[in-house]
Amino acid sequence: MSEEKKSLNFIEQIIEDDLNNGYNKEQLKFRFPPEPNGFLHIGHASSICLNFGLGLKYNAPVNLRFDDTNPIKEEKAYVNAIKKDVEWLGFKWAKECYASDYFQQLYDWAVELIKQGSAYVDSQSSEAIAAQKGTPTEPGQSSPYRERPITENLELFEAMKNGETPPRAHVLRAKIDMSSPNMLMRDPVMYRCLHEPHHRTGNDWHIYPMYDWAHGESDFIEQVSHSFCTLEFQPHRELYNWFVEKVSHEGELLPKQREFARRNLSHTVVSKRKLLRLVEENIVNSWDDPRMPTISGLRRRGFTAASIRNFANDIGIGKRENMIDVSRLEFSAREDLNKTTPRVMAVLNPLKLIITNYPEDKTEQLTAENNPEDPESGSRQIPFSREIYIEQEDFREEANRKFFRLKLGKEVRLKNAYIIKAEKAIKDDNGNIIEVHCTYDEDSKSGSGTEASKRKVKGTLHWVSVPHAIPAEVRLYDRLFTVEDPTAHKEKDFLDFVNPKSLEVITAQVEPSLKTAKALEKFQFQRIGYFCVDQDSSESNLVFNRTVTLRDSWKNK
RNA sequence: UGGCCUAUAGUGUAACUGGCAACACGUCUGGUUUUGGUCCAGAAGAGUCUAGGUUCGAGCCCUAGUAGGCCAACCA
Repeated sequence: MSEEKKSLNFIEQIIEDDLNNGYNKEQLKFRFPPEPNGFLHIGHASSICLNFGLGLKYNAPVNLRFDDTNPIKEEKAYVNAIKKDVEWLGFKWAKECYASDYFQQLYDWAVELIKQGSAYVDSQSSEAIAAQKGTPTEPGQSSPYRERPITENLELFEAMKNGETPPRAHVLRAKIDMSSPNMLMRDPVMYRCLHEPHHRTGNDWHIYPMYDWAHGESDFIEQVSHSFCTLEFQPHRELYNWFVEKVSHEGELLPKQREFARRNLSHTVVSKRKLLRLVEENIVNSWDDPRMPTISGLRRRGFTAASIRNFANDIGIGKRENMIDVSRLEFSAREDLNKTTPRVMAVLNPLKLIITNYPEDKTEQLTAENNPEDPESGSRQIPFSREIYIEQEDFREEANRKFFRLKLGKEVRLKNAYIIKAEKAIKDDNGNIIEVHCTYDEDSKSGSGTEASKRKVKGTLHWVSVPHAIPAEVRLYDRLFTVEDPTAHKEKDFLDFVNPKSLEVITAQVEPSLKTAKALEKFQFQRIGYFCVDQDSSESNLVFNRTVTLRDSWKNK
């Protein structure tokens, strides 16, 4: 009954404080503002869950706004991929917006700033402007064009807009303070001239606004109340406020920018630039390669939207540097998959086992539970016969008593089937075990209720009947990098740390019920891990991706 | 010769206006189990970067250090 009183993170605290200090709940509005220059990754998932989560919590609208002010790097294809990812994560945006929707308004406001004497056209090179900018510890110097007459600025700016000036010949700069301790306040560039077509406005514009000029104004136009971004934008806040104040009037709601720490995930990189390199240099096959920490890669790998949302919510939000271990993400995957995934049997590294006292031409249908975590999931029939595959690592000629599997002279249960005893190991000329002969206890059939069926044995193995088994390609994925933070070494390139074994492809033998499994369907291969049918899969060539292994408290001992 | 931000178990977050540091993951025990999974029970693990100060009392407030991060794209 009583709502559990969960502690607020600092972002929620800010909102609560604002609500207590004059904001109306109806004024709350948020936005998620990706630049369409790459695919969304797990770091963005945190931001998405933060903003849309806030929208849900306060019943406030959340816009999806594409920050498309740089036509050189942005593409329509990315817009579509981003929309798909946000939807897949389970969120609905109030409005689909684009910074490019506001190009005309931004231009009109820029003209106003020029008229006020708050902006001027600078005709120096990029290098000259940079040189005059000073350093964090030394003040900058004024551009020789800083005092250009307003009428001249107006004329030039219009010429720039009309494409009558060469690309990059001029820029429009805000006139603020060349000696500010904040480098961003030293007359920042508002517009640059680019004769490049834009994915939405085509060739309409020859000047494009810079991030600082476009972002806050877009928030203001949409009447976003809280604009959340990552920590590196903190110094931009002063500029953000300066621009918004310039175009707003007394009594209007001004958006406020607040910053949170980006989430870093261990054993991977969370930067669009670096992910792009992985794709371009063919370290991975695509943006949605299951090894990529992109939303699309995680989806293909078999992560559920719920597991990603839970992960984002559980790790929370903060302001300090952080490195979250991938094992935390893997936990979220197992937690969700355990409850929702049907169990099946698949043998990754097959070893043939022959039950010598089982009739040669006999096949039985045995009953197997689909998911012990979900009573509603029912059961299915699986074929059993004289020859079955078991996992190579499940048999040893000799082993200590900690080995709860099959060894010569000892018994073990075949899941959903019979208790067997290993009698003999058949080897090839090199001494490799190629076949195991064993006998079964006919009275021990699972679920038969006999005394023999209730006997306790050391272990239970999964298996697949040889004549009924279906071969399947299984892609075993591992972490993409061998170290926690591949970017931590200044002397080395992060690609030096790529894990050469991040992908291993094998042919497994799986139970026949999997024959019709469709792309994105998820299963637990019992005793092994969670697997997801890849988009490359077909009935004649099944392909599974390993999402994550089962937790294994034995392996490390 | 600067400005801004941050500092709590191995990791990530908590601790409402100051009241003997909590939760999750991980680790370790034990139990249940036809998955060495799940589930259940329990344990270890920080005295909150350091030094001062205010206070009856400070992780929370103040001061000074220290450490880390960010800031000099016509990128976002």
